Amino acid sequence: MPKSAAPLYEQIRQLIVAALAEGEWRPGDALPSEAALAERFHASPGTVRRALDELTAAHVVERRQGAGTFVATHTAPRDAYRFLRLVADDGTVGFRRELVHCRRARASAETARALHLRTSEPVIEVRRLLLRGERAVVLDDLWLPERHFAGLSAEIINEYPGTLYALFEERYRVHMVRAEEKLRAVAASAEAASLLGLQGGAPLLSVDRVAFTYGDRPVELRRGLYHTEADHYRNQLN
Amino acid sequence: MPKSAAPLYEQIRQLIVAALAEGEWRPGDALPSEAALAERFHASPGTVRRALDELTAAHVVERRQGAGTFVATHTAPRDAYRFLRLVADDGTVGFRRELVHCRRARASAETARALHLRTSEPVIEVRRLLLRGERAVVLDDLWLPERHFAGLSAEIINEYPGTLYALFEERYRVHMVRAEEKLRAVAASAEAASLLGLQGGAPLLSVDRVAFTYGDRPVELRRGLYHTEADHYRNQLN
DNA sequence: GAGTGGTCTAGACCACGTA
DNA sequence: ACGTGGTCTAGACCACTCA
Repeated sequence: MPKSAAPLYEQIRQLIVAALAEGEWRPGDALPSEAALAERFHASPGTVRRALDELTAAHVVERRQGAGTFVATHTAPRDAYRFLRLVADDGTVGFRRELVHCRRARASAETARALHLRTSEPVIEVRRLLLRGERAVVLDDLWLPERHFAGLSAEIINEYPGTLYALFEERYRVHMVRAEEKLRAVAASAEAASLLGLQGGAPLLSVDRVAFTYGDRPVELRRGLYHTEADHYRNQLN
Repeated sequence: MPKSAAPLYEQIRQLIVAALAEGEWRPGDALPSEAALAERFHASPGTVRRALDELTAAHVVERRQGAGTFVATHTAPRDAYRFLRLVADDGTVGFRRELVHCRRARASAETARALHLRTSEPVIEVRRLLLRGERAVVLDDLWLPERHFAGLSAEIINEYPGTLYALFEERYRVHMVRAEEKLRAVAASAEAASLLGLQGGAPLLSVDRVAFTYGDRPVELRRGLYHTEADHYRNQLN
């Protein structure tokens, strides 16, 4: 029917994302049924279905036959480590977490650029370790815009039982949809080596990540240093 | 209509892949029209379309509106570097290639396992460099089962103008569909350092790849060592 | 049993590429 | 002008979940 540029299913997809960005449905909630959405958007069920197909492929929503369509969440055990590609060579899974610090700071030029902030805008800086047994495997540094994560503190992080992304979702209503990573091999700095219990200069996998919430708004910059002696970063190429 | 386990569109998808594996259509060829396929598989056009949707998403086929549906190829410039995730920090693209050797060998236990061969089955071993300007950025070692790549030689590789995957496709009718990679940071061995013009112990990104052809049959094992001083490996997380 | 998503069909009309 | 894929609709029937 519409002569406009984008096909109807694409417009509907965007309208659903906009509603998610505004918080009309929260992670874990059920969306209206396909028939109800079709009525709301004045489209046929098949067209709505196509929009939901794409959102399902992008892990924005999740369908459960017989039950409904639900907003994707990082709270569910299934999706807890969706963005962590590091796996042990022997298949072991799961890490113990240890917070190093959580403090207020000002955005560096690099952070500001990545997160679309003004330079020296307030950010929250988090550093933590991921450990297996007594060995530290990952050193993560995070930068978060304070305007989205006001009040985040070491206490809050330490008290929360789930992953950081689950915490961000539950407490700050910021749901991470996708991320872009840039990987490099680097030599461990003295500081990183000491935190990871290695010798300076040891090879580390550096993973720079920018994570995006609904509408492709960048809301987290993260730099991970992975000690890949008994672990590897797995990737699928299509 | 069928009560069998898999939905009809999935069965059709598999039948199309089987036909591709048997060489009924070669990379670059046009498939029959959706209507013709519907008739062939005794299904409705919508069902065939769904099968083609999935094959399109997997980059197995490519649709061109008004023209038809074509078997995906590594020959086309668009897809030449589909599996190379390494990009220069400044956006520069493209490498010069330099063959180090191409020789017959026997599969190691590791190679045999990755490629589903018997240990010490004949394989072809290729080593090459990728360079930008005068700087070597990548050292690649490849292992290929001789039974799929009989006669591959340094001459053949050096004479062929396109990528290795395009060569494999044109000359050996082996089309790479997808790949799995495992990444690590490692210290450069003396040999690798010398080939890449670095000092021993320099941090390198090690990329182990197994590439699969139609029907998930592994046909290439590759170990790349990437010098990531002015380049990075980019990845999208969904 | 009522309601949900999953599959499959049938057909209309449009946009595009080729010649 | 023709044939191709792209969009959109309408409806039937099935499989599953949950009260």
